Amino acid sequence: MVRDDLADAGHANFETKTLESDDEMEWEEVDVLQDDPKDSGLPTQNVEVILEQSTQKQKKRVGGDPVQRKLRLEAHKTHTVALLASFSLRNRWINDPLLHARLLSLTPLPLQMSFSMIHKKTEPDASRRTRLFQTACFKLTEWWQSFFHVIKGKGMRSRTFLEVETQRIQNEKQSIADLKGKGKVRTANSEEPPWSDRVRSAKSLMKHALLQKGSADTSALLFTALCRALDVPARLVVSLQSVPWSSKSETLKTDVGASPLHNGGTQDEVIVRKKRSRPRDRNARVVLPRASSTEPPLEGWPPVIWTEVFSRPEGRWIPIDPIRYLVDKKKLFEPPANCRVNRMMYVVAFEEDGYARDVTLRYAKEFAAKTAKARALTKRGQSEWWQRIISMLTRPYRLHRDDVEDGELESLQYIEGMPTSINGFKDHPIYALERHLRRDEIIHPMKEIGIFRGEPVYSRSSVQRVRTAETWIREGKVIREGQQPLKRIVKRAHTINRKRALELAKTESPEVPTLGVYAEWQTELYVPEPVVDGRIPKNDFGNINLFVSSMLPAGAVHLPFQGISKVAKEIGIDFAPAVTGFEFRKGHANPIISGIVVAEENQELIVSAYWESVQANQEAENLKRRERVLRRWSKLILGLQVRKRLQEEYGGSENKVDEAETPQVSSDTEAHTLRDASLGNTT
DNA sequence: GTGTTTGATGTTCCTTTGTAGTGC
DNA sequence: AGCACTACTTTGGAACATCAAACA
Repeated sequence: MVRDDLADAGHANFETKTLESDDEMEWEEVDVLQDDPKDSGLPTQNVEVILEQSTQKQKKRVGGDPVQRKLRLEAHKTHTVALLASFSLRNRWINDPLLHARLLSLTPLPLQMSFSMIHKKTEPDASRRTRLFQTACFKLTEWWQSFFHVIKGKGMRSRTFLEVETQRIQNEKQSIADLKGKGKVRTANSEEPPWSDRVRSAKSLMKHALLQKGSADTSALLFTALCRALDVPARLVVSLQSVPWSSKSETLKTDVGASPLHNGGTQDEVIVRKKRSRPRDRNARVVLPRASSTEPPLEGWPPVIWTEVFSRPEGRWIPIDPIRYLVDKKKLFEPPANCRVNRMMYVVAFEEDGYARDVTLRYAKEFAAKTAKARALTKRGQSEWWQRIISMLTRPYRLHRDDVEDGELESLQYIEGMPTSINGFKDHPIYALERHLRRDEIIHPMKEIGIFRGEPVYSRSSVQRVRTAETWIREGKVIREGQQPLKRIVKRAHTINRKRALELAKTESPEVPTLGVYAEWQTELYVPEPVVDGRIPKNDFGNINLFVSSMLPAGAVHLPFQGISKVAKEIGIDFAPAVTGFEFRKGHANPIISGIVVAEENQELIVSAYWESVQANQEAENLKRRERVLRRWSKLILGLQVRKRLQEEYGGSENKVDEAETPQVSSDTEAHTLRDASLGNTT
């Protein structure tokens, strides 16, 4: 699955590249044509191209560009997966025994002792053990602060899509320049980025441990390794700094075609020329607010990587940030919402055994209202994509502590409280507002659980999907007797016939026809009429509806074999073609018929007859093929005989030409014939 | 500055049982 | 004759999502 995703992502990347280059080429073409239309002598076709381009340009100027949006989303996903892989690897590195040994050798013995001391045998009181453990954590953290020198201004940080793009194009240019200039030497480009330590293996980590300095990220990696070395279960917790996909979070602005003076006027902004070679981007400018992009993560701010240690006496995970001297302060790990260098979207905890868990809920204060919305969304606000990704790293079996943690995280959702904005209620897992209800949703029961700006707030669990009776039967359900529709919706027509009927109705009465819709609890399972005397109940079309398996009548069986209806007809037993769905083509709904439904007692009879007919068909087919093959063979042999005779009678001394001459039967046909013959022989 | 509304545009979902003509 | 296959009459249209700009 991972490979799939990566492949997808790679594909997307490739696509965009080709798209881009296509764009470029087309643009160049336009320019040439505009400059000198008569030159090439190509008439109307090119004019069309120009028109196409101009409309595209207009589309791009107004609103979001769908290609761009898809690209962003793909980039976000790919980046997230790549980050996960990267940290999965780092999580393995920090298990290195040699690294553990090195770290232990550098750790003062009393500190080591303070952890190993805590044991049920030596200290039977759980609350005392808890306190001892906390104290040990504090001590270790304190020591780490003096031991490890954190180099300021280094470390992973979030960058927006545009920043990355700009960087990428710059790099490309640089590498091209390098190639042109010095040939193979590419020192400038292959240098590590200024914001990160170069950590390539457990060995580099060891080096940093010995030097006792490095970025905040390296510090976190080493601290986690140390905890593991001390036999304290420790997780490497990472807040993945994926490229944001939403252009809303892109605090940068691109003004295509805006006047430079207009943008340049404000003093607080640094104007960066977008590095693009395309002519249309000549006026494109990127406006970067000064405070953000150039500055590294600020001192005293939440880290991107930190450690969670497992407190055995309490049975829970405790976050530790040694740089800020924080133990068990989970509320202080979320960066402010407007922070551009550190965005909390996915917080993943990697455990010693290599598995990982999503622990975002523990740290994000407004998870449902805000954090979850920054993630890659798929359908109906559900980020199932992420579920799929994280499930690949999830431990296949569950530990007791997993259950405990899930309970904790779930309860956190409820503690989160109401969103602070109207938008926060949209797709919120716990709360709902009436204004955000979809066409096919209702609130039942209408129990207010709060008020937000004068609007009643309801529980998400009381939001129910409603459907028409017609739609419910597709699920094999019917409306219970005496149930009244909860809501009425405007009728819509989707096939030509229905549309005509609707038009007709409109001319007769001016009022809009509506349909009643019902909730699931108003329905019951549809029980079809049973089979009586081998007779299958049929609908007006002579079929039987079998949208779900529960719609099969008692005493009947479904035989989903192609062409079986013919056999049933020949035998003369009662049957009904099974309609399992509909297919929409050319404004018509066509039933999808898969096999037939017959009475149970006829099953054996018809199935054996069916197999017989299938076999008979196969035999007939084989016979036909055999005949065909034999015909071809006789034709070939006859041809050869004729040829031989002709050569004997008239060929004379020209016999030598034979070899050069191609035979009358082409080699292609021959091959076919031979293959057919062999097939014919085997059957 | 934040959050909301509004308008424009793109995307997705919902839909839910033909017929005449041709060729084998 | 009877069956299978195909083209044509077209299939949107509203809800929803997203974005930028205006506004409170």
